[in-house]
Amino acid sequence: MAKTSGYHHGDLHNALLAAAEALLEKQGVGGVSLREVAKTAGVSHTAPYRHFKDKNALLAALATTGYVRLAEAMEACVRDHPEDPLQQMSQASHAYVELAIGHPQVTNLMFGGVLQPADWSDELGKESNRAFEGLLTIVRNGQESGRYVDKETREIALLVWSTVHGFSMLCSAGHLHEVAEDPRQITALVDSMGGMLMQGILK
Amino acid sequence: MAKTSGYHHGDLHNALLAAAEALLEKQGVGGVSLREVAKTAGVSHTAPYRHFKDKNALLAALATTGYVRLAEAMEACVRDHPEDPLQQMSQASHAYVELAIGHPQVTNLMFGGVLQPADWSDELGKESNRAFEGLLTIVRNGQESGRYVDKETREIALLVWSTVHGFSMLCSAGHLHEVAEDPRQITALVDSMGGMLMQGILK
DNA sequence: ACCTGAACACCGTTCAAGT
DNA sequence: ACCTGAACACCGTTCAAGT
Repeated sequence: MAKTSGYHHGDLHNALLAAAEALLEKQGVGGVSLREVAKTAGVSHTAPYRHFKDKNALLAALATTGYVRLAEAMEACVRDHPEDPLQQMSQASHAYVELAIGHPQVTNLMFGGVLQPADWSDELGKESNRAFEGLLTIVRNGQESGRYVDKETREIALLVWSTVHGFSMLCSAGHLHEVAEDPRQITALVDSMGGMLMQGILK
Repeated sequence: MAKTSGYHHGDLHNALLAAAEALLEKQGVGGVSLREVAKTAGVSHTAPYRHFKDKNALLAALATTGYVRLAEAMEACVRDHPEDPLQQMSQASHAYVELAIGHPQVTNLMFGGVLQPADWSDELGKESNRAFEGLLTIVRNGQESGRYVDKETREIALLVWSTVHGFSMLCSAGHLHEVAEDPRQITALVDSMGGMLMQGILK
């Protein structure tokens, strides 16, 4: 299963990340302690310091995996519908919400402000930018096909990002537990809201 | 300044909340410890337990003050423009973003998932609902004036909430530090995005 | 290189005791 | 009623020491 090559573990780095993510999703960020993570991985409570500068660095690495997932999901939309920018956009919004619902606590960790900008690693920033660039590309594709309103690409992308992000955060933090519980309802809501966002709210 | 009536403090409850909010906004939620809050308020580290069940209860009370501010801001929009639902909506979006930027760490605490649903007090839920109801009213006013698209009030409100909320969270968590730093830029962005949201993105 | 155990400062929480 | 000090279990981090 694991490599178990070297002195003790072989791939302690990833084992720690996996243990931390499991703890995070089960208990929330408040339930993650470095000592518990180490115990789950089967090493002493100081071993993690060989792989991460401190606790925040581990959490930042966890958030980074979330940004990687998000960036790759955005890029997959372009690949899956190379000729249809509107389908790219639709898939992107569904993928964003799905990731937030599938990994709610990682989403909170990415965007919930527990990690302050000072804690962000270079890699986290890089992957976060890559995710936004993926969305920018999708908007740019729509503009180049002549389908979108004549506004700055960045502004349209920021509007879409804000909307999808806001909905995802409200879901992952539990604020929509009454209005939208099951996945079917959420899919329908995303479609309906996406339609309004594209067509506009005013008559 | 304070009441200093009773045995020691008179209004320790509010003194603790004020100390906690100051610590929170200065250091982020990770920098808030009950012992430090007590020290700042000038009492022993066990005194807070006379006023709050535990640390999460103090944080929940802090988040509740944020929801109160938000709910009152929403309700003020209706009062300030009794005959103009579109102005109500515009003011609401600006107020929401302003609160998030003015109290970024409280916003993170309200929506960032540190407080799990199990930690929510009844009062927090009540004020959170009141804030959303305020937004619902603004949307309903727009619908009754015949200006909005023929969709469920809840869905339009959820779309607007998601958009404004997403933008606010991206701001308060520091993810837009490059794209939008000064207040003037943010005001312009909110107007531009609000315009697109109302008119639609598609040609 | 990689890991450990002891140690330190700090934290949340409880509880018997003081006024 | 309101507050305190001692105590306990837990935590993040450092460091000398082990293989």
